[in-house]
Amino acid sequence: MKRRRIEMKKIDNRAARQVTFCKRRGLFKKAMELSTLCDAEIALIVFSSTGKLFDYASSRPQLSTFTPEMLISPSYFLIHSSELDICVSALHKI
Amino acid sequence: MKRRRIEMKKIDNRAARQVTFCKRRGLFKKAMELSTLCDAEIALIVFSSTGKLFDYASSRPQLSTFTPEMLISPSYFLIHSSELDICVSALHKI
DNA sequence: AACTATTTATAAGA
DNA sequence: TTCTTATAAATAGTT
Repeated sequence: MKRRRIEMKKIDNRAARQVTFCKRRGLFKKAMELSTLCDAEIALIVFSSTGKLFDYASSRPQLSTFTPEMLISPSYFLIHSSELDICVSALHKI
Repeated sequence: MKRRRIEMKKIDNRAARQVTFCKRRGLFKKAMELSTLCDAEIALIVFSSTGKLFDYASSRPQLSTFTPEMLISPSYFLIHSSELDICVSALHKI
C-alpha cells in the first residue's frame, strides 16, 4: 500500500502504536537542532505509553541515563506543580 | 539562490538566528503529534536566546501562558536539580 | 508573512 | 527493531 497521511489520533493497535513511537525520533533531533542553531535552552521529557522515559536537555546530562544511585544526591529545587510535576514522575519512575 | 543544507552550528547573525527560531515550529508540532498518536506524556520547555519562554505539555496548561499572579500559588514539588533546574529558571523568568 | 524548491521525516512494507 | 522507499511534511532562501 502506498503511504497515506496518518490520522492525528491515538493509534488504537498497541503494537502499531509502539512501532510508530520507535520510529518517530524526529522530535529529539529537532530539539537538538533548534538548540544548536538558535542557541536555545531546551528540556524535553517523554514517557512512552509503556512508561519508558526518554529525554533531552541542552547543556545537561540526560536524565534517562542516570542510575538510581546518581539520583540519590544532594541538590534539589522547589518548583511549581503545574505542568512540571511530570518531572517529578520522572524521578519516581527511575 | 537555491535552498542548501543548513550547517548544524549556532547561527552567528543575530537577526537570522531569530528568524530561524521563529520559523522552526516543527518541534512543537511533533511533540503534540507524538503525544496524540502514541499516547505519550510529554513536557517541552524552550528558552530562546533572548530569554523568551515557549513550552508544551501534554495534558497540562502551558507554563508560558501563566501570569505572575497565577504562579504565586500553593502547590510545589521538590525535584532533582540535574537537568530540571531549567524548570526553575522558567519560574524565575516569568 | 508568503512562496517554493529542496531537504528531511516518516508510513507502510519487508 | 532495523532497512528501504515512496510520499508527506518541514523549512532555507528569497520576495
